[in-house]
Amino acid sequence: MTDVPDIVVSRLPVYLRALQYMVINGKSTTSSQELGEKVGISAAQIRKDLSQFGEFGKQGTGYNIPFLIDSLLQILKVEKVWDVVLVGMGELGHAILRYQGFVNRGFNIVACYDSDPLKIGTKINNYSILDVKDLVKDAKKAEIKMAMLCVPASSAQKVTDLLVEGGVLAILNYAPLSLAVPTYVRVQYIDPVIGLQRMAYYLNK
Amino acid sequence: MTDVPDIVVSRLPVYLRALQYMVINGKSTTSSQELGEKVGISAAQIRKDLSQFGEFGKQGTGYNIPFLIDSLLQILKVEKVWDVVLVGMGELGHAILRYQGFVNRGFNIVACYDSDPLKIGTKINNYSILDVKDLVKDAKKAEIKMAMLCVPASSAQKVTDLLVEGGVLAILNYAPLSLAVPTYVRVQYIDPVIGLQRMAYYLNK
DNA sequence: TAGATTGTTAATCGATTAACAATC
DNA sequence: TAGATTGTTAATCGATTAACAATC
Repeated sequence: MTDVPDIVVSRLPVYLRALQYMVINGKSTTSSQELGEKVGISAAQIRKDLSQFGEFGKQGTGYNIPFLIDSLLQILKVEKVWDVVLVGMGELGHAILRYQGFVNRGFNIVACYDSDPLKIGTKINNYSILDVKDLVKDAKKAEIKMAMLCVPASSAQKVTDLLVEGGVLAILNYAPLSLAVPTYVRVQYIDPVIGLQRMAYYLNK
Repeated sequence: MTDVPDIVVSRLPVYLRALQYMVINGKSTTSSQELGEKVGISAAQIRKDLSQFGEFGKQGTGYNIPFLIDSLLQILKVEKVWDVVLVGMGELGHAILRYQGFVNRGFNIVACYDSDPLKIGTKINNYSILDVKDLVKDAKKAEIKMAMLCVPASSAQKVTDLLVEGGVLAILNYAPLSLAVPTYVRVQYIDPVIGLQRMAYYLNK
């Protein structure tokens, strides 16, 4: 289990999501072949990926889905729920807060922040919008490790620096720019336009 | 220009975004070194990527930013605006419709659809919510090539099939599951939980 | 037992990096 | 001219695939 490539790690949540979907549909067993077809990845790749972490299947019969799900939850460390803070309560921040499809997948928003005095103190969905000035202090105190960043591009780096100062180690960044962080901090980027532009390349004008 | 690897294509929008940000900050020239630091990619990689499409720099002085931006817009085919349809007007669909940071990056939402009779016909931001029953017909007629999919997981595959039938070739999928599409159709996935789970792997419990 | 499917090894394939001549 | 930086080549590195013995 020494130093699994990140590209392998990046596929595990996709496997997990497909397996959980299978359970909902009443399946209890699958094969690397079948799972591969669902997620668009080769069967050999799936077996190779899983083999990084142990042996989860049986020759001849494949994988017990609940067992594999449980194993993946453990590997990804999402068998319990992580506390996450949300920074930036614009249109997008609001939508994320109201969405709440996170908890049963391992994450719970515990607080939300903004810098706008008109927003601070107002309530959304049982959350009081807090002052970003308290972010560092609060994050340290509650030992928050994860954050979602929904502020405008113009203040994203500044807020990122605060998150890092507060001890946050993983940032889901919705602001449309690349962030500078220390090597020990992870960032995942969500910019729908990047995806659209990437696909536009393949279209004919 | 024969068959550029998709991994190269996937980085171009990131370069573009960083370059456009530089322009806003009044810069007119950059180097592969400087751009690389901004986006967290090696200088050699950037030069190699760009070399797939031509020569855009000058030895000794680097790249003229407006020229490189223009070149990337052409390469990615986003120098004009693509019409996009939005399907699924729940919480998320609403937020996307209200957001509208798409147009100046190459995309414009031209219509939105839902299947809920209570929603069909209502207005949001000058958009009338249309009946998903008309999706195939409308998409064909308007020659829509791109769609954003914000329906629940349970109906995502069904709606995807409609999009494909309507001639859509690129789908930005917000539903938390893998979609089955013909090989000539592209899908980009946006599931924040996948990003969070991927980062959770590296955290200590 | 026969068929199915795993986990793993070796081979192949592709992507990244280092280095440098060319040249602005 | 000297310094800087490109575009490109070759070397390195890493990821994917094919194949198969093991075994349920």
